[in-house]
Amino acid sequence: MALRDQLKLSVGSAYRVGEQRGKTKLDVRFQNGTRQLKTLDIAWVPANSRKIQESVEKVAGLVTGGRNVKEAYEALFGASIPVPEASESASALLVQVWELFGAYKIRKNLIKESTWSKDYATSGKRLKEVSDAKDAFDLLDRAGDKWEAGSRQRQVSLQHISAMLKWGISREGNFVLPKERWTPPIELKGFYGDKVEAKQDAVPLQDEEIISFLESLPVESKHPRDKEAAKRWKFAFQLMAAFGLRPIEIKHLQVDNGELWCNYIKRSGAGQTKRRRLRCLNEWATEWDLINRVADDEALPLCKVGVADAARTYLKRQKSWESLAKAGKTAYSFRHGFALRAHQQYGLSVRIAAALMGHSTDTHTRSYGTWTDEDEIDKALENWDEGKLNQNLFGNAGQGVALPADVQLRLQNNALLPEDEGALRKANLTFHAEQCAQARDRIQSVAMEKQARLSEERAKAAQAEYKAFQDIPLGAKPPSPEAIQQFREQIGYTGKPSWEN
DNA sequence: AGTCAGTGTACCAGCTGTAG
DNA sequence: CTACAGCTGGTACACTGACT
Repeated sequence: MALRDQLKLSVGSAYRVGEQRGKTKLDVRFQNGTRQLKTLDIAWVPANSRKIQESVEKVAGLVTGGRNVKEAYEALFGASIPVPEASESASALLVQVWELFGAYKIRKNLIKESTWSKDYATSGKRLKEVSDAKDAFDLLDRAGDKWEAGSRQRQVSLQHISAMLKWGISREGNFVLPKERWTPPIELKGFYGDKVEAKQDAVPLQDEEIISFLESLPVESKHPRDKEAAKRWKFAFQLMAAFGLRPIEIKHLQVDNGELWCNYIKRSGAGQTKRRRLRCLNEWATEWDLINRVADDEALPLCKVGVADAARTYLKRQKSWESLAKAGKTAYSFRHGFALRAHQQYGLSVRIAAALMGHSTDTHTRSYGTWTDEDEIDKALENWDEGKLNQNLFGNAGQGVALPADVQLRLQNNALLPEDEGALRKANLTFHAEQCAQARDRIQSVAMEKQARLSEERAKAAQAEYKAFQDIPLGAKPPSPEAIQQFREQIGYTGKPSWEN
């Protein structure tokens, strides 16, 4: 049953569901061998599978947070615990505490006032709508309903509200909230839900697209106003494309002894980025004379709000941008194009590319991982398809112990998993078992190969990183294959770029 | 003189990406 | 996990040169 598979993924195999007198029974197995069961007030029918899944996930969140199964269920769905009669309306109290909480955070310099009035406002608004909740779990449960499961906003708002509750029951908050009723769960995971669809990948601009777009800008317009705007924006986009800048960064450039530096510091919750030296990988910096133009303070767009904001408006109004916009490109795509160039044309390691772009390797892999790992994925898929192909050719007749239903289903759908090997052997389906074993070995070896490569890369890149920064060739022409090879040896990069595979 | 289209600017609300 | 900047999609208004 798809529901069970789903639950296995989201909460683990310790949580099992089944039927009990027409209702859903939840059976939780703990590490010490004990079990706890609870019959949920949900009919055991396929139509309820979503509801069952959500309920189990929420219960699991609370159990992880230290409650037993029964308590967790009742806290969430309020069977036997009577709703406490608040002496003063919870609604007014929570809203008051929310304001106090905000004032405290601002006073203690924990957040900027702008963050309170912008980001927290969304959460505060939602809090007011559901502030008649009977306790912390109910409050968070209902507050989250407004947004899609797994969405970023749902996470953020629940975090805000939970933080407010935590503050309210603490000394800092003068214990304004009664602990028994308003203690938030230790883990919010169960309230977030699972994301339905993955986010879109970053869409890079190809080199040719950048060049033809820049050429299309009306720098010779008859209208002096349009001409001036086009000249300024062209310069801005050239900078973003050549050096992989964030739009906002064009406002923080400085030339030091002929080197271009970006002084922009991106602040965030737990840290900030560093000032970095900018490098152009291809001939654009010299062809467009960018460093001298920055040194001469050539005019950039004014952008009184944000550069990306202004750029978006400008781009939207360019005819030649239309088709690019349709392909999902944004002002950031100039920067993404830089990343693409670094990997596909120059075969730079993730570490070096990330350093050039001024973010962590983690962030880099998250945004651009699909371009760097494509070859591994392809390899794995190829092997897997080969296994399925054999099954198609040889059918699935066999005798022996009956197959578990799920394995049988997968066999019929030609979607066997490596772990089905044992069951298939018992059923005398040796051919298919063999296929599973082979597929597993291949997947493992691909993974091991990748692991080994990554750690080797990391060690070498760490040693070479400093040197690499000094030595990146800034030739006026695209580098020859020999030059690329030489450069890669120089920085100790041994991995093959994806196009050579 | 009046109208139109293109541009810059500002603002809003809600959502998303990124840092470590 | 949390703070902050950016993105999306929208509205509004002033200004300017071109056109009628």
